[in-house]
Amino acid sequence: MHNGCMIDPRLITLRVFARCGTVGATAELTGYSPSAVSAQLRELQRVLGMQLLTKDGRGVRLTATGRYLVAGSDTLVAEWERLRAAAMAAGDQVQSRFGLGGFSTAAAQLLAPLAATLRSTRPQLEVQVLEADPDRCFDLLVAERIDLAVIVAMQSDTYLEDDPRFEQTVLLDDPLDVIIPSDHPLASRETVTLEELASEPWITEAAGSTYHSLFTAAFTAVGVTPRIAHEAVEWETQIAFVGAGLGVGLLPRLAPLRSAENVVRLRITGKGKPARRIVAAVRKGSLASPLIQESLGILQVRANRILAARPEDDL
Amino acid sequence: MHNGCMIDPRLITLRVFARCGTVGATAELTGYSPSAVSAQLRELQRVLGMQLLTKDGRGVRLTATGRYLVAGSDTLVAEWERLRAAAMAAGDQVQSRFGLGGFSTAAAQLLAPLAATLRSTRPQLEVQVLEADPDRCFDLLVAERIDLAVIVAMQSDTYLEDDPRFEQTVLLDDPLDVIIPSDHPLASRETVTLEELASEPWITEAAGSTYHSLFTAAFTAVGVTPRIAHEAVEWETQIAFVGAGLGVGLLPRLAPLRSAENVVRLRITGKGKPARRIVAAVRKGSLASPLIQESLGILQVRANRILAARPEDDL
DNA sequence: GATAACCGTGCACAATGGGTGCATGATCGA
DNA sequence: TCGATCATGCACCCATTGTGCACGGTTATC
Repeated sequence: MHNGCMIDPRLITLRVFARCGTVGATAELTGYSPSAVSAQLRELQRVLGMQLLTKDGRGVRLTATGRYLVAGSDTLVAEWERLRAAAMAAGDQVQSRFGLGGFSTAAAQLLAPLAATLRSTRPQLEVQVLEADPDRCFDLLVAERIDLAVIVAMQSDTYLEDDPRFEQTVLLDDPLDVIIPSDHPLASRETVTLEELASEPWITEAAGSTYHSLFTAAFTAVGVTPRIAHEAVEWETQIAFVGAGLGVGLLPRLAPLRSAENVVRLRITGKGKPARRIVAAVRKGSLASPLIQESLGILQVRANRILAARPEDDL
Repeated sequence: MHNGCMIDPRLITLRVFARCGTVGATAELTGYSPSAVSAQLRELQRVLGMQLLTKDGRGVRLTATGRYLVAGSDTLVAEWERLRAAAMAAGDQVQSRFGLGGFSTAAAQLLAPLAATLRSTRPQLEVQVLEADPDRCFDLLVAERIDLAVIVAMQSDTYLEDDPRFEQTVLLDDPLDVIIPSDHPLASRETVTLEELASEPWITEAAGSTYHSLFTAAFTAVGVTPRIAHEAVEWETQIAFVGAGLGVGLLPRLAPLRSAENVVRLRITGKGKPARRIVAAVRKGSLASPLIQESLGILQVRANRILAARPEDDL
């Protein structure tokens, strides 16, 4: 959250703009109104004596100077985060506000317990959780709306291993299970291999999504080409499709099956064991912050507990 | 001048406080009122969630966390200066305000011409010159009141070769001349050695000052111990003392003799050729700024011209 | 080629933040 | 003990800054 950042908020706004490209989106992300963002950027140019923006069609675009400034500000922001974190650690203190972000499954399984734990151990800490897709999580990190995000690695196209703005920590590899109708011949099995399901009609996400890539990667690993019958966006939809007998699908271990009576979940064995990697992302430099460290520890414990709850599937 | 700095002004205030130690002095340096400084520091602690200050007698003192934060902020400020300078250079632009500081002789001989040149070449640039002793110049640099200072090296006790806050450039070595009464036996000479004046009554600054150190250093170089008859602070006073026949003294080449009729200035030859080193100091990171570069160039030209105007004394 | 949707910006107005000046309390030196 | 010095709290005030709405310009759609 925009909590004690010593960098001029207008520069932060510029950084957000550099990410999303439009004033309107910047306003939505930062919580300002569009006119405020416009005024801020204008004021920033005035006070810096630089031309940072140019009109471009019906929008505005960063100039070369603007891009240079934004790129260079990465180290500045990281340096401040590092300093704050170190000072916090040195003074044995934590900030008063803490913003968390993550996609739905992570929010439910990881962020909610984390928030609850922090709430009890640090009663005077304001914890806010924002559900958002990974891409938006990075936006929110840049906008200083959140301080820690739980995302699926490589889900975001803007995600880079060595992005100068972020640092990541692997929390766990969440294996994908198979969900099949309960009246399916294999429904009574404990585990199944992808080869056994090669001829089934598959339900997956649209091509281009992260899970679709995981999907194809898993099947190419075992050398078969699945037939994609249907597409769904939400897990719930996909589960409903499977329940309706439209086909079979993949469901992350962390995603709950809930009350889907006519759907069973099977572990995958064999070569192709698809999994999604769940990582925690923070602004670069903030990794040393006591609160971040504590949160990562809690998340790690939680992740390990999740993994340990199903020890049999790793064999 | 506090001109488009992207670092929170409250942190700058804290940095100034770290230098001078009292709220009142911080207020004077930053241009705020004491209550404003007090409120800023309190607000800073609140928003950062750190205790930075402790009561200490009738004043306040930095805590360990505070000192840590201030020390770490050096790189942050330097990083911003570097970024601004680079962006300015990349965009071929300069800031709109420019603050200069220096001690009296430098202000007259170097800063005034620099300000005049900048005023003509960049009409829309606000140039402000502040006369201040070197120590205060560093304060003003930290407080972002000025951007460039011309000082005598090692005059300030806070001056460090590798201070993480400043960068320096040698402008010139200003030789010290001898001033003697015009009715002195040596008054008709062009040059003189210190040995020849060893037995004269000397007029100098009080022990502990920079010029006093230069004074003693010069005489220890030639192996004689001068007799200090009188002490003066201002050059004008010292000249008046010499004119009154009270003794002889040292006067920097840059300091004008003006209308002192009964005083003559002689160059010093031989081993002990005392000189004061005049350097330009800027905030670390700002050296790449176009305006700083241009200013340093102008100062260097001016310094070379001063040296060239008296070419005979270097032999 | 007209119309609609979208994007950014300017303007009037309001509210919050932040600074000043003065008074007060506390501590140290004479 | 008295005065000087320092920081701080408080009332007031001003300036910055954000909002809401309207407008102009540009692109897409039919």
